[in-house]
Amino acid sequence: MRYSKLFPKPQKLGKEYDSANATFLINGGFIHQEMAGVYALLPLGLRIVEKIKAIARKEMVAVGGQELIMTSLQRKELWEKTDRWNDEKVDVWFKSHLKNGTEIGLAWSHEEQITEMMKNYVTSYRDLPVRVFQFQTKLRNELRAKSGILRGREFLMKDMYSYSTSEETHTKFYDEVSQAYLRIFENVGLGADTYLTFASGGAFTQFSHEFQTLTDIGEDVIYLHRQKKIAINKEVLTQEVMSQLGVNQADLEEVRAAEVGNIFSCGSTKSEQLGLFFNDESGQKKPVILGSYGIGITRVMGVLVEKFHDDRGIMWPEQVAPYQVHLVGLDLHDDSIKKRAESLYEALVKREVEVLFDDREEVRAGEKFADADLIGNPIRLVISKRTGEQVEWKRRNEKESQLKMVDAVLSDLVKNY
RNA sequence: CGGAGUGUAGUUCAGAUGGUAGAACACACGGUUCGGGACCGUGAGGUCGUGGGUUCAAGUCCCGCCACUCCGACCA
Repeated sequence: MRYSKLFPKPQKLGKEYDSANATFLINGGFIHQEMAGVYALLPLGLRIVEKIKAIARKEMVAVGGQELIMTSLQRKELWEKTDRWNDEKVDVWFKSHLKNGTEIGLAWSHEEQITEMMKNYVTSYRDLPVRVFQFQTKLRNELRAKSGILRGREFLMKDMYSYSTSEETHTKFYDEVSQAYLRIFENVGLGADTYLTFASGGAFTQFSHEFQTLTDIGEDVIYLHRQKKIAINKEVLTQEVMSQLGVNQADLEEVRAAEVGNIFSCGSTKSEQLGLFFNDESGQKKPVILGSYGIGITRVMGVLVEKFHDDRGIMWPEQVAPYQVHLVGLDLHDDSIKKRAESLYEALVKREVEVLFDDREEVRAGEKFADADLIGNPIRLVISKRTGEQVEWKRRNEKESQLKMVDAVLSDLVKNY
């Protein structure tokens, strides 16, 4: 991608918002605020979201998930069956109505909808298990949006639902997803600070499990056991729970964290409410066992910025960075330097290295470096009159740069990715 | 949902007591610069959130509405 064509260009780091993620993502041109708590994904932001999605998708497919997309318009009757149409029970509803007056809801979750749909396709134990997932926009009428894209009214979520014939197959799958989730957070770069956290489980199981990433901007307070690599949400912390999990209060550390994912077992309650049953081998009618698994994709992007930035901008982990390489061409009014920069750019493109090439002739070095730091691609290459036949190589998270030959740059980049 | 605040140029903001609409940054053009967001000159850019009211006269005063920001509560 040529910087001269990039839409939109980052802005000079000016306005500060209520959080680092909002400040850098908005000034950097990754997202655009449409209204309070509602953000459009601009080209740079979309690239990151797509990378996070790809990482999540790979793991979901690996555990047997099949991708689909449900709708945002939902029937009222669906939610009345589980008593969640009521604004007293669910306070985040956006509701509207059709021309003929029929009331509809805008999807804040898809659990009811997918489960209801399953009635059309699941009648026998032979049809199970089924695991489906989607990346879908959730619409939630939050009383107050805050913390940039960490708590919005419209956001992208990866949600998966599992339908099993027995508690055993469900539990086995649940554990597989739990492991898959840890890999996902590892692979997006949050592994070191993301903890499997015991949280309230609702009616069916004692616990649900959250994936909490340590950050001061997080809304949750959790108690961390670093050695065991687990945590307990404050909402369920009791003496009984601690002894059950084999931990002492003395080993727990109180920290703030942001919930990036959660998984929970719903048992058969919802299936019974909605009427999702199957016939087992003996012809006996049984309710399907349901599990629900979510990851806040756009929230993950926000948490990444919270974790990985300095005062100049973002420092994306390689796996999710918009481009692997930020190539800065200086002194481009000199034809021979311009030729070298162009040929390196073409060589990188040819080798399918993701590269953003700052090809602007009229912009000075300082501004180009500032833009590179704000956007936060992991490797910065510079070609200028100072670099001679070589190329300056610097990582975003390091101070020192080094000069390398073009061939070495190319082979290092192709090797890495 | 309680409390507080703010809406004026693309952006951030200034415009006491009513009297012809301002700056900085950004932008366009010309010039000097050229490795960490340079500088000089010129220029373009506005239904002052919106509807009503008071007044000879409203960005400014009064009332309604809308939006945004922050604090709190909420976040199964």
